[in-house]
Amino acid sequence: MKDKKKYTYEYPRPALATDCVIFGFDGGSLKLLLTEREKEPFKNKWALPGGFVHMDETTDECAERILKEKVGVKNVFVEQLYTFSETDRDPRERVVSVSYFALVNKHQYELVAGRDTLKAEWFELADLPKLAFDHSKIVKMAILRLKGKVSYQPIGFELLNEKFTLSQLQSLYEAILETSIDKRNFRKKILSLGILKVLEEKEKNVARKAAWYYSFDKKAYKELTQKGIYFEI
Amino acid sequence: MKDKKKYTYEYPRPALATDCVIFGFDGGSLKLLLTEREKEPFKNKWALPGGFVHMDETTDECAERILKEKVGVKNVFVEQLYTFSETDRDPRERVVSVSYFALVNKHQYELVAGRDTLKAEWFELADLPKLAFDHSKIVKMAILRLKGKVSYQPIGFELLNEKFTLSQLQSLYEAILETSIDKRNFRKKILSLGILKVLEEKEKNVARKAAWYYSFDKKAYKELTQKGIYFEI
DNA sequence: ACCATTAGTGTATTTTTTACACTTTTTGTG
DNA sequence: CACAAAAAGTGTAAAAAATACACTAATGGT
Repeated sequence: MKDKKKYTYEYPRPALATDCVIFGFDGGSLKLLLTEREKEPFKNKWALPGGFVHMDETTDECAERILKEKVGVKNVFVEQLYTFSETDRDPRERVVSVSYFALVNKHQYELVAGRDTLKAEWFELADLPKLAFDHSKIVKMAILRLKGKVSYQPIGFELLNEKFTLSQLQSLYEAILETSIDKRNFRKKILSLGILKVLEEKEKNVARKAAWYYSFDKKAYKELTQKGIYFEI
Repeated sequence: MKDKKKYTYEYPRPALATDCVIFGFDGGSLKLLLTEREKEPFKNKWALPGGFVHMDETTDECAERILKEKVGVKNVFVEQLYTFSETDRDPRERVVSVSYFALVNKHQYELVAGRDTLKAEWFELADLPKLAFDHSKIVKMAILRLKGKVSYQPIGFELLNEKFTLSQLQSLYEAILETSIDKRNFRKKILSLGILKVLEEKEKNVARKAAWYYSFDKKAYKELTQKGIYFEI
């Protein structure tokens, strides 16, 4: 035991970790991806996927690594959320957590996940279990951030497939903002931004009028924001 | 030297520090409070006031301590900005910095500062010296945050005296947003929010029509936001 | 054939934002 | 003491944006 401890410093240091709040959308409601803890403390409790920051990686890189290694997702939208530093947030010793929030397309995720990842499960945002550590607090902040951000940055698209219908997009906004939006006004607004392109493809095998698919036009969005024009829904 | 190093861990840990971006306003333009470094690295260069996080304090508390000890300001608006974790951001060893931004009433500050604080100076935002470490990057982000935040949260008031005229408030907004605002429209808008109260006091000894003093009505603001109504300028 | 279901569309009203100019008050100066 | 200088304070009309609202079109299932 003593032998293991080999990194020595002049002053005490907190451990530094990263925790990830991972949002997904299944067409109806927002979900959160949680992992079951394998060890004490909080063994068998649900928690945000997280881990300690390595000496050769930034916290951003650490978050990406956790997303990939622990839950099998990569190339997704990740953004730093907040740093939590309450001295007693981990019962073992002091751990400061730089938290991140990620937006994942649930369908893509289901293809990648599985292998040597942790036991992970999607939970309804409205029906979360009690979480380990201060993770409920972190989730709360992430939800606020997502709500705030979604109306002035096109991050919502990260939660959908590359092609999507306007109704799907509207459902997503309604789920995030917890409100209902008038269909005509929504379409008017979102199309007027000029950041969507209609594809030459409709839904198939639906027992109703098929909807056109759209995709997010990243180039148009970049031009828009570079000109200093704010996106707002 | 060896004797000094007495804190030992199983895995290596970055040092954890806090840096503060402190904004002030003098009626005309926005300023930033910088301290001169007393030691290497970057000895005698200008830098953000900062320091290492103690084991018994949160990063918030650390930021407050730095504001108080190093530059002599207290009871000011402080908010976490972002955590910077590039592995090479400090040439000595790995230091992760949780940065904060603070808004200070320059007049109040001038009363408190001085004693056993560091050499500190206000700099024009438009005319900053080259800064130590990655502090320029931190400042850039703080400016963006301030600009973004000022139009939907009444943080601007923190930079003014408790009583202020509408013209002073407008100048502040113009300085932060780097734009000019129509006087009548500004007054209409800001008064319609119902978060200002007119005092029964005017300016004195000014060679023009004296302006009424106003103060920020925290109670009204709280009620407003608790009802879920967004403040926006 | 028809039923159920959701896609897709336009207009009128209200609210918000913008643009714009003159009078009032006070001090300092000649 | 008249007048100049300086910024305070004030209203309205026009334009733009947000909102409220209801029917027809297309498709697969029964």
